[in-house]
Amino acid sequence: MPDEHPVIWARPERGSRGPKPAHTRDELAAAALRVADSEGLDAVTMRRVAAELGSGVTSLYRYVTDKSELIDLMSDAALGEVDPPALTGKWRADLRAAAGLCYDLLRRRPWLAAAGSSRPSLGPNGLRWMEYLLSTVEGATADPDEMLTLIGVATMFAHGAASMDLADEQARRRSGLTDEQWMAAQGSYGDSVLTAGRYPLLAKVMIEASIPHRAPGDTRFTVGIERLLDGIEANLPG
Amino acid sequence: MPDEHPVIWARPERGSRGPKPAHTRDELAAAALRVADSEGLDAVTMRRVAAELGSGVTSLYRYVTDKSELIDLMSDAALGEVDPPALTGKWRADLRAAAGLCYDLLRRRPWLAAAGSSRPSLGPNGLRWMEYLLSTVEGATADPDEMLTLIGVATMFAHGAASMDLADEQARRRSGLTDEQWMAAQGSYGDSVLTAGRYPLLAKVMIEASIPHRAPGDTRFTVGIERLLDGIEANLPG
DNA sequence: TAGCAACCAAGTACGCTGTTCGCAATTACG
DNA sequence: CGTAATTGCGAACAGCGTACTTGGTTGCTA
Repeated sequence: MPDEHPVIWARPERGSRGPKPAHTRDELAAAALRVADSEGLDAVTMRRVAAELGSGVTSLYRYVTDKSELIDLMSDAALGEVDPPALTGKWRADLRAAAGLCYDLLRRRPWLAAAGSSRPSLGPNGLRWMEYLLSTVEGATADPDEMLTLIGVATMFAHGAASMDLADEQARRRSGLTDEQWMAAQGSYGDSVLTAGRYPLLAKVMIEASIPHRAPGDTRFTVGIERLLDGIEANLPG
Repeated sequence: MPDEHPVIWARPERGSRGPKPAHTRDELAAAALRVADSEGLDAVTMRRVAAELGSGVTSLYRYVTDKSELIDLMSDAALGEVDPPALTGKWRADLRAAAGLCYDLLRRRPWLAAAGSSRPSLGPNGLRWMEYLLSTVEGATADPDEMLTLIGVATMFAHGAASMDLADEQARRRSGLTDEQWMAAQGSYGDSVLTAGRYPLLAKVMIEASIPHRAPGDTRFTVGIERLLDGIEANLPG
């Protein structure tokens, strides 16, 4: 074994000796993406992806050593579909736009959060994305550590907001209609929680809060990112 | 079928009619927690947990309708092990402490992020935690929407910071020693990335940044949370 | 006290998963 | 041309979650 490279991006897509492969890595990624988008991440099995490609199951292992590598391919391909806008030169607007792009991406493909949580995508599109992120904060600071912190804070905020919004959304979708009905469906438990007096604040907030009822989905992100940018700006040297 | 309740917390732990169960929900949770802590979340299988309890595999389904409910039990039990400190009355300090607790919890048990990502824990400990979170921001605002946003922003930040730190950590652990060696191990790929000139900022940052080399693990969180709190404070009405 | 409904533990089995192995076919280099 | 490398793929395997069934135990009720 001629010490293979550990990550897929370090391996050549195909050797120069054998017959030419029936598919490409991009086709694998596209097929897996199609399945994940339409049927969820759980439906992305080797057999399902192979069927989508019209190929044998174990043939996939000619392109990928592992299922996790297939997920890597998917993540990178998903990142490849977003094209960063031109920079305005004002770091605040650019960083906000980048965070918004990240947030939108995670809302559109909920499975991405679960998929990429294990390890970051270091494929070509991931690197391009990293470069773009760094370029947005280039005007804010020249210190590399500072730059990493800034883009780290922004992207982790986008991740958190997206996952929270998603959780809220499907919690509401889980049972059809209004929140009152949802609480009623919980029956004695929901009632006891809200009326037992053990959680007075929670009860008050659950009853009075309007966000889960009326506000558009991205309110939490839109409001929060502005505050975060305020905090960043206030702490910037110079 | 007398319309069973959908969530486990709404079901009584045991009926009053039959023989007394050999175990309790807490024992299930503790066993699963033990497995997850020592062998990772992937090792938490029904068979493994049953073996840990010294019980039959399918007996677990007397306590739990689903494996996901076992995960719910685990998440709630993990939350039960942290005890919130007494409030100081100053919301900024209290919210920072709460976020820190959340961050520490997720660092100590990395699997929690993956486990609880699907749906939030609404068990007794989860509710207690929610109540505590709300109490920290009670002094900052009285508007329920505002309160939810504040604790949401804080916890999502803790989640994001923990998962990013974890990713960094195990990326470094993946290959033994220094970052130079890691890059070298990537071989031609790492070199080409850094020297190709396609990603100049990324190359510069990778070479010059000191955070991944020397800084303690929680720097990103510690620095970031302060900025977030600044942003919150600056935007508070009154 | 007798009977019966409710409840528990456990074994068996099914369908699904990711993955290894072996084999035939195909291509490029010396 | 022959040899070595590479590809597609069917068969097979271990492990997973869990539905079903059987047999034993408990406690209310008549």
